[in-house]
Amino acid sequence: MDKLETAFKGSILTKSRGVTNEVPTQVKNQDLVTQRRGQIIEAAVPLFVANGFHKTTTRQIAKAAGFSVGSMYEYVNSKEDILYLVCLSIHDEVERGVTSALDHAESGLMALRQLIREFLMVCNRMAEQIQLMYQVTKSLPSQWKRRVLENEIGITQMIVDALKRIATTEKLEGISDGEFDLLANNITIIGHMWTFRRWYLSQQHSIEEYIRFQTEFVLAAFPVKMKQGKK
Amino acid sequence: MDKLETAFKGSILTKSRGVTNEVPTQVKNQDLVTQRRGQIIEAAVPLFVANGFHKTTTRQIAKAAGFSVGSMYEYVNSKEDILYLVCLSIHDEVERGVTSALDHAESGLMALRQLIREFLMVCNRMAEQIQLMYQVTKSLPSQWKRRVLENEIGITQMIVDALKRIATTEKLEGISDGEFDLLANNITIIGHMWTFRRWYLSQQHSIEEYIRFQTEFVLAAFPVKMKQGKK
DNA sequence: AATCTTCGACTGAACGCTCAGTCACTATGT
DNA sequence: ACATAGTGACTGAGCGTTCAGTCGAAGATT
Repeated sequence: MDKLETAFKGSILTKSRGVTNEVPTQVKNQDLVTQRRGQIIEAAVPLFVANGFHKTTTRQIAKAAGFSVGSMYEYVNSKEDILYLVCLSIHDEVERGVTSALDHAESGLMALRQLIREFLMVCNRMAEQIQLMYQVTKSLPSQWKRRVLENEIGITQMIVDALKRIATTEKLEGISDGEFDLLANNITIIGHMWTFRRWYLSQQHSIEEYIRFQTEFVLAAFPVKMKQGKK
Repeated sequence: MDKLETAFKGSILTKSRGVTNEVPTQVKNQDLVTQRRGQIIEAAVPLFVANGFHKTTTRQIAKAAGFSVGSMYEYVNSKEDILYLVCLSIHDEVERGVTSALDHAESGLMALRQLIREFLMVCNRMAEQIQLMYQVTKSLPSQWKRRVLENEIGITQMIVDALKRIATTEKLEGISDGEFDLLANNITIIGHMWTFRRWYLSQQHSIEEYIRFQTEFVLAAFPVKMKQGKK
């Protein structure tokens, strides 16, 4: 019989946390695959964060996940599979954070402020994982590398859409698609910068100060760009 | 962190060309050490860029450098030593680029435009190496990791100094040290972003468009009329 | 000049070890 | 009885690192 646990976890975990037809498995029971892959990911992330992908051994992961090497390889075909699952999972969590940030959207420029704040808070919370993604992407098999990079762009695209929505409600015209795109990219990497340089930046600035400064920084450019019209 | 230290950088500069007392060697002849380490670095960089640090073998490096493994280990105590030398070398090249950019400085806001342009051009030229640094820093022994991270901040500090100089010649007051710092950090990572996302960004924007947009973006935050210099 | 000695850069086969991945076997549940 | 899930000792390739030995050049000795 299905354990309660299995059903419970299975409902929480999205496809990226476990079942992907891209990553085939020996085990038939899909719920079990989902659950075990969830365990693998949960075990692997902190190990990768602490020791990096290459210095982490499959045994460490298996042990931390609570089963044997052999068993782990029933759910995964290679160590790189694990890396890919981890990347999907991190992306997923970031995306969820951004989505929920966009959900409390107010309107107008206040929404922009809020967007920036919440995005930076997500980055602050996920700092280690975001750094991991930067270090690790190159080690992925190339078809998956591509997908992970595109996922990354996907998040920026969510910001683009939000910006466009804000611009229309604010009746701001004359911003080209390209400008929206670059603006969203800037916001994204302002978040990522905090994850890379927090060790240094936080000596002088709290996350709150950082948010305040960067909000003004972005807002200074936002209306200005439109009044200027085309470059 | 001091301006003194920035001026002092010259000594590190020569060290990173090969000879560092931090990295001891078996070989007596210092000139030879410098030369051979240069060869090692030149051989290692493209390999690291193409395959990553962990997937590159010491044999590959030795072969590409033109001598045997054993000989290489006369000039270096471990594979991580090589990584450290590579990091110093890359930092050095970036710093040289930035320095020369600051040398043709004009004055006023035009100088700021030029600073941004030249820095972004340096990033564009050094894209692969900059990416490598991001991926690799974590793999360094911790005392060297620290030093490499501080070097990175050092470059941002050069931009801070330049900004301050510009602000004083422009009689711009009321900008706090913290704001200069964050502004310089933003410029830095705007450059780094191009290295990470060039594969995507360059589909829509040439480097020139990117520079133009980012220049306006940064200048918008510099609280005065900069519109006259629009190029 | 001819021979011997010392020196130090250079070599690459060999060593010891790690670790991803396998497989013959056991346990469990239906 | 059968299918499915789980185990962990085992394998072998690949790695960083070492070290006994080579070689040519530069003194030193005859």
